[in-house]
Amino acid sequence: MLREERIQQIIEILEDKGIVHVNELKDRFQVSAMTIRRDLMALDKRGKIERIHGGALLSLENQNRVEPPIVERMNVRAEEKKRIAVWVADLIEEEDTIFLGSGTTTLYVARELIIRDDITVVTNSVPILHELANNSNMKIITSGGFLRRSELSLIGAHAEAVLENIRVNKVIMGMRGIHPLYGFSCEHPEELITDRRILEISDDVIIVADHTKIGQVATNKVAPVDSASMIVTTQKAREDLIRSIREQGVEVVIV
Amino acid sequence: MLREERIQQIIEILEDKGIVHVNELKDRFQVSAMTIRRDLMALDKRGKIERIHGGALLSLENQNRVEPPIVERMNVRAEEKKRIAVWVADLIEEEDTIFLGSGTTTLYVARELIIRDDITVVTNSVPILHELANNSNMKIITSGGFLRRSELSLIGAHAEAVLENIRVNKVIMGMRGIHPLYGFSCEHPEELITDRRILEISDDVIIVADHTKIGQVATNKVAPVDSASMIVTTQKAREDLIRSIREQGVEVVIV
DNA sequence: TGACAAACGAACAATAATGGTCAATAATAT
DNA sequence: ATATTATTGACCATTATTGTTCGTTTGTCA
Repeated sequence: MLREERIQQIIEILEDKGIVHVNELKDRFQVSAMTIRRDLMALDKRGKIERIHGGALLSLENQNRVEPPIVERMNVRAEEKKRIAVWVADLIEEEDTIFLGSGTTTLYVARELIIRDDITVVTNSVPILHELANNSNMKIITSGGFLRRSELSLIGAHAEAVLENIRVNKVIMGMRGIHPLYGFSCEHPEELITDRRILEISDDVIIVADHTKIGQVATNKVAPVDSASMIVTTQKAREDLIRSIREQGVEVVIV
Repeated sequence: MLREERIQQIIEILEDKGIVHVNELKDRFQVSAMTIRRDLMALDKRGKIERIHGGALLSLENQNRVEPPIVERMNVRAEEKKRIAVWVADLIEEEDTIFLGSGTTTLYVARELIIRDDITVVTNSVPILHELANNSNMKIITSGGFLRRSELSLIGAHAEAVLENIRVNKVIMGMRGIHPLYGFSCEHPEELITDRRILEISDDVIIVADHTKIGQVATNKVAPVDSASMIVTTQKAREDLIRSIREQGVEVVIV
């Protein structure tokens, strides 16, 4: 039996029983207690379990198994996204109510806002909801809706119905494609209506997007660029495009 | 038996009975009185109990606080909850659309359903949403709404608006109090309307609740017991109450 | 109130569990 | 084939848990 195999089985036993004893596992796997302890140390380090004298408990934040695409994107251009997030977080004023859209950059923004307990966040992103629910004290409102797995976002008629009755000081969202001529665009037609609705719930729309999104055109046009009031992006964005967007009255910030 | 295991069980006994005696615990766990005293000291230090001469009471905080935050309830009576969950999961048919309410028992139900990709789940529970979003492939719809932190549930006008346009084959939810005379009850008035709305979205309402909930009456009456079609609970539930509930035409299953 | 039994907790000792280190072995890379 | 790395068991000083003893405190009842 491989170590990792044994470790997986320990988790399964834990999920079944909630608690395990070192001695019980030692007998079950026919290895020394030291080996079991090392397995438990490893699981503890991964945050899967809580160690106790003589065994271990299932950790409450036990999120294992497959993670969808969005998680894989978290580490892509993380530096840039974080820089954008820090800058945008600074725009949020006291008592603001803001909307945070789905996507990785907005998740970074959410993390910058965790310490703020005077604001209200509206979101249709499951990771943002989860993160803020567990780690912050601000007021949180979620648009309901169908779960879109690749983005872990909530979209569709139910989401739109909720957004119809919500108005916020600022909208902060990402966009798949940003182009001076073809406007904002997204990949999936299902997101179209929801994204358009989101653009309508505030007069102050801030689009966050690293430089690779500038000049991109995705399949579905959401709205012209001047439906945003500000675009926050990073260096290396094509200057002619930036200039052209600015000419349409949209403030473009490069961080 | 490990120390931590014993300590957890002491809490469960306390939640059942409200008071424990050192001597009773000493006999039950077959350890010295000193050991029990040390356990009680530890629980006191954690703020879970009030020590009294000869035993301990549930801490005032724990008594008044209707229910501890959902994260702390996860491992309490896990065995019972899992048994309920397995039984209820078996009721779900192919292509069913079901609603899963907030609470720990329903979270266990969700976990039993992870392998099912032919069903649709509607939920107002953030942990269920997060868990199913990351680990399953079924269709998922979320009621939006305000985040209620102690339950990590979504409630309020926005949630109700979404639920107004949803109908499901089965509703599976927990209840804080279940009493033949006083019906179903919950602790927070904010949950009242949302809970009532949930009861209306299906003709088949299954209430899941471990035995400690049977006979409990919380502050806010949600509905009479016959608004459910089935209650799934565990042994040790008071038999006279069960009989009385059955007489009102509600199927009561004891697993 | 005062006497008394029960409960308490500090201190000590015995036992069990822990985790750092080292050496042996197995798996993997060069 | 050899070097390198990962895994494992053994040893052992350290720490956690438990039971015992004993002087002190608490609650009860006459």
